[in-house]
Amino acid sequence: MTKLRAVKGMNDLLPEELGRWRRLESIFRETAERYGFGEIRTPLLEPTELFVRSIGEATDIVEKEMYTFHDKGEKNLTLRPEGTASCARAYLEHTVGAREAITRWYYLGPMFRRERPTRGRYRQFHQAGVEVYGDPGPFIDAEIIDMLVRFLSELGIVDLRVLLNSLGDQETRQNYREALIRYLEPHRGSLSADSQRRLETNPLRILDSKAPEDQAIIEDAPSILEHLSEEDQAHFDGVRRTLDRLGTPYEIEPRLVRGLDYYSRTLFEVQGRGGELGAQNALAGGGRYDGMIEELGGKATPAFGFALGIERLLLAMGEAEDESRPRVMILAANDEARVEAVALARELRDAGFNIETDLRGTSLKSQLRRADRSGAALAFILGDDELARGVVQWKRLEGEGSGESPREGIASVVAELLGQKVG
RNA sequence: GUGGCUGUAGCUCAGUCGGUAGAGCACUGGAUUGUGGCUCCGGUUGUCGCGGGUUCAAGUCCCGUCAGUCACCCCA
Repeated sequence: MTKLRAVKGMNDLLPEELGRWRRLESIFRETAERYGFGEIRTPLLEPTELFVRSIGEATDIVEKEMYTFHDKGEKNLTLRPEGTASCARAYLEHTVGAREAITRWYYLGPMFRRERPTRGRYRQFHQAGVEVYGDPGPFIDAEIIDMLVRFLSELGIVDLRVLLNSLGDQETRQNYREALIRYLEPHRGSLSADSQRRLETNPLRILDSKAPEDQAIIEDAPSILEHLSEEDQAHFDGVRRTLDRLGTPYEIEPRLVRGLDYYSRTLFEVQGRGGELGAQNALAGGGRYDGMIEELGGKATPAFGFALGIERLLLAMGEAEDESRPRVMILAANDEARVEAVALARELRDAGFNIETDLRGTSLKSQLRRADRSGAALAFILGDDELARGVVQWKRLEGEGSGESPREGIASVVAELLGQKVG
């Protein structure tokens, strides 16, 4: 209908839906802060190089999903496709590691990936996440995974699976990679086209493939868990022991790989099972990336974190009703009364109440109908009669009840009326 | 990037065999000279996504295109 539309995959969020967003965001902030995290905000735009080096050249994100452009022909910039790289960059840029042994950051905001949009997946989407620097684990890994699960349950999302795996350290992964290639090479011809390509670029990703022709081959592939070094194994056991002690349920999934290159050792994903989610059931994912800071030019610093998709959480939450806060709608019968309505509204707002007016000049019937549907608790009515007698007429909009009160000191009447409703 | 489905009023949708467009909701006026929810009566709202073709005639048939949506891939 209209020619000017929002860009594909990028959505406006109207006040009706933002109630749920704000509730989710504030619970996330509260949870993160209870766990000792401080908020960080980084730019939406970063040098392209940052993502190429941290996320990995052969990943889907870097290969085909980034919004990249030249800034006046000079710098090559990219809209951030995820949050971890920017945090790592900021951690280095402000030499945070030199000032404190352990750093706990959380973030919240829009990310951008140029994919074909579908249910639960958009080109501008929103993530919340946390990063911990300076703790090699394994106990912190479990603490943070547990924090995520508790946050989700506070939102009412309890129908979920926590998938857990270990990718080992660099050396383990190199050994496993070779073993995997040795195993896959004879089957090369039977693999899907994508997987054949990944055999060269990123063989571990083949484990993640959902192509039917790959399934039987993957089924019998060697498991990375059998290639863990002694240290890797001790780390993995530490994570599991702590989760067991906390009673946080998880499932070992040796084929969990995920599409980012930077992970080492602990890797996990939380999947929702609600029907609203469609095929996009990955609610959150994360793990350990001990090599990233060094890769970006810092000194070796252990790191752990996760990110969750806000749109998907909202889908998994279903339609929770918005708690409508008590409000008063002020109506007026004529222009003279409308002048007074504005003055009355300001007075009550100054007293701390949420007030809305209806000053259009339609019939009182129409104004009342709108007040009723607005979810307001009270309607105040001003007309010639009320003005002459120095009173305000009030009506309860939920249930019965009406009356009038002196215009003087009306604020305490509002408090009483709303208080009665709540109490 | 690939495939399916859908584009008609602000929203949800109907529109027969091709004959120049409708319902419900919403909004609004009235029944009730200034009083909500229920009911009744009236009123406003259209680039039928866009472009082309066939036809005396296209919302309807054909082609193209754009958009939305779902799924694949992958991820949050």
